[in-house]
This record gives sequence, C-alpha cells and structure tokens, in this order.
Amino acid sequence: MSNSNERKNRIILHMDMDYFFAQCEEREHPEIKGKPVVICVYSGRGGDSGAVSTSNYEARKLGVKAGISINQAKKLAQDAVFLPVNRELYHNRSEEVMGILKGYCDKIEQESVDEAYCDLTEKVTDFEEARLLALKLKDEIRQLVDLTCSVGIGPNKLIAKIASDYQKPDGLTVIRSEEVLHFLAPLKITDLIGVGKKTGEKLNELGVKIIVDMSKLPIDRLIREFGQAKGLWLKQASNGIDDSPVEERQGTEQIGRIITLKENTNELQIILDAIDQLSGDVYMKLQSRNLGFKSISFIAISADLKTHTKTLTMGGPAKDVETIRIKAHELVKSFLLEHPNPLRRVGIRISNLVEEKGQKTLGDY
DNA sequence: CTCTGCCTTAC
DNA sequence: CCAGGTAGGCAGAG
Repeated sequence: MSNSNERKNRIILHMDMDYFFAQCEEREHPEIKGKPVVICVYSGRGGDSGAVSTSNYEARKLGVKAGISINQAKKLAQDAVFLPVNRELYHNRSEEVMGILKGYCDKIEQESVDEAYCDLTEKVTDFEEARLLALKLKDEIRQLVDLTCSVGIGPNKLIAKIASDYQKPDGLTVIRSEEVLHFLAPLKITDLIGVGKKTGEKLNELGVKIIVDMSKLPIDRLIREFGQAKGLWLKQASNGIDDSPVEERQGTEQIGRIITLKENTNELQIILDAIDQLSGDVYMKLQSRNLGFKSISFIAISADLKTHTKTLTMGGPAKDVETIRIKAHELVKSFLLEHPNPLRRVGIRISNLVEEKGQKTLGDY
C-alpha cells in the first residue's frame, strides 16, 4: 500500500541566505556596509596567501568572487574590506535562521550552513498560500536576525533550488507545476545540480547548451556518457522531475579536517606533527557528537594540486584519539612510500560513523 | 564491502 | 608566481 503522501503533489520551499558570510560581517560591522567586502581563507603561508571564500555584491561587481586568490582580489578591489572567515559567527547566525525556518514546517533539510529545504505540502493548500508564507518567513528573518535571503518554491527540491537562485538577492520565485517545463527550458545546463564545469563541457560537445536540449537526448545516450545514476538524473532533472523527499538529517556522515603546510614537504616528522594536530580537532568533533568511527582516511594534496587519499577500515568501531593518531600515522607512512614527493596540503577524515551506546573506551582490535 | 579517484557545490 | 576547507556521491576495480 503506498502512502497517500507520496502520490500527492508537493510544495517545496528552498531558502538560500544571500552572500551569507559577507552579510553576517556587514551586520556585525555596520560601518562597512556599502563597501566591497571580501571574506578570505588565509592559508597560513605568506601574508596574503589564500583564497576568497565569498564576497558581497559590491565586490562581485569588481570581479571579486569565490575561489580567486586573495592577491588577485586585492588587485581588483584595493579599497575593499578584507576579513578572515569567522565560522563561529556564521554558525550562530545560521542556527538562528534555521530555528525560524523550523517554525514553518515539521521538518527541514539543512543542506549547508546557509541553505535548507522545507516541505510545505501539509502546511498550505496551494502555491499562492506558499508565497505568502515565504514572504512572512523572509520578513521574520529580516526582523529577528537582520539578514536577507532568497527563496524558491516549486513542486520538488530541484525546482525550488533553481527558483531560489533565479532572483537574488532578497528574491522570491514561485514555480507552479504547470510552469516547470517553460521555466527550465531556456536555463543553462550548469543551473542544474550535478552539472559543473566537467559535465557542462562534455554536454556542450554533445550540442547541449540549455536544459531543453538535454531533455531531448535519449536516456541511453546520457547513461552511456555519464553512467547509470548520473545519466538517469540528468534525464529526469532536465524534465523537471525529482522525487527525492525532504529528509531531516542530523549531523554529517564524515568528519574531516585538512590544512595547508607552511611549505611543501615530504618530511615524515613534519607531516606527522600536522596529523597529530588534526587528529585532536577531528576527535573533538567526534566526541561532541558521541560517535565512534570505523574508517579513517589520509588526504594528501601534492604541489600540483592533485588529491590523493588512502583509507583504512577497521573490523569494529573506535572512539579514542589514540586510534585516530596511530591509524593516521600508518596511512601517512604507507602513502609516503608510494609517493615520496613533497605535499602542499594534508588532512584526515573519519567516516563510517556509528552510534556509541556503551561508554566503555576499551581500545578494540 | 573496500578503496581510490573524480566530480560537484558553494560558501 | 598563485590556487582554502568541508562534505556527499558515484564509478570502477578488487
């Protein structure tokens, strides 16, 4: 017997905070509002070595956007305000905003620190009512947290997400079921989730420029080019179909940390020292969630920016910092035997996280 | 199932 | 000479 909810036409909302990190900083430092603001991740190497995390619209007008180097950004916008990321601040703001959003539906699916889906199907009877609710939501976030966001509403997550991106900042876009195909048809394929640079280039070679082009490709062609899961997704998405439910998730499925070394090196001791630090950080996060883990990876990024990983899975779960350290050391050593070249960045990640009921911390294995 | 590389997503 | 940190998912081989 299928659940009647599954058959029902859904009304899904997607909320996306506008230029989130930079907006949080504007609120924190009102005097910088109106100026270009650039949020930076400093690598810890030279003074301005690092990358731009995000920027406000004034900075974007000057060409300063996520991903470019800080040095480049300084050339493009000498008078901009450059600030280091302050994750704690953004996290706190995020909690406030998500708290408000939770008041609008039974469950939300938080996609990242500044994005979430919300299923309104049981809360409203039609898209017009959903629009009013979204206006109220935006207003409440503005009143209580003093931040703007862009909201999209559609019959599924895919359409809601594209809609929230359609008008920014401070936008609201509602796409009814019957408007979906017209809405999608002229959009760029990179507007779809799962289509980035690589996939986009490959699709261009197939003569696909906009979404309607892709919707006409035979599914077996897409599967041949992109594999089963992705091919199927591209076919469905280009036709506006997405049956994935809004699912509340608690916590991530992996915990990782990665850093840039002061200088490229293949010296074991330097790398192990870094690993010990990272182990402590990862352990703290693990402990705060009271979880155990079964797999651990060492991540290495070489001077040419290629990523390498080495993973080890244990027979049973562990939850102590010593196991993290020891296993990570093993992975580092075995990696360096195979790849004795200098590394730029190193990191560790634990996965296969498991609920830990008992509190005994006997080292296993 | 495990492991690695690759892709994506932005912020 | 310059390119950060984090997480999720998939393919393909073993």
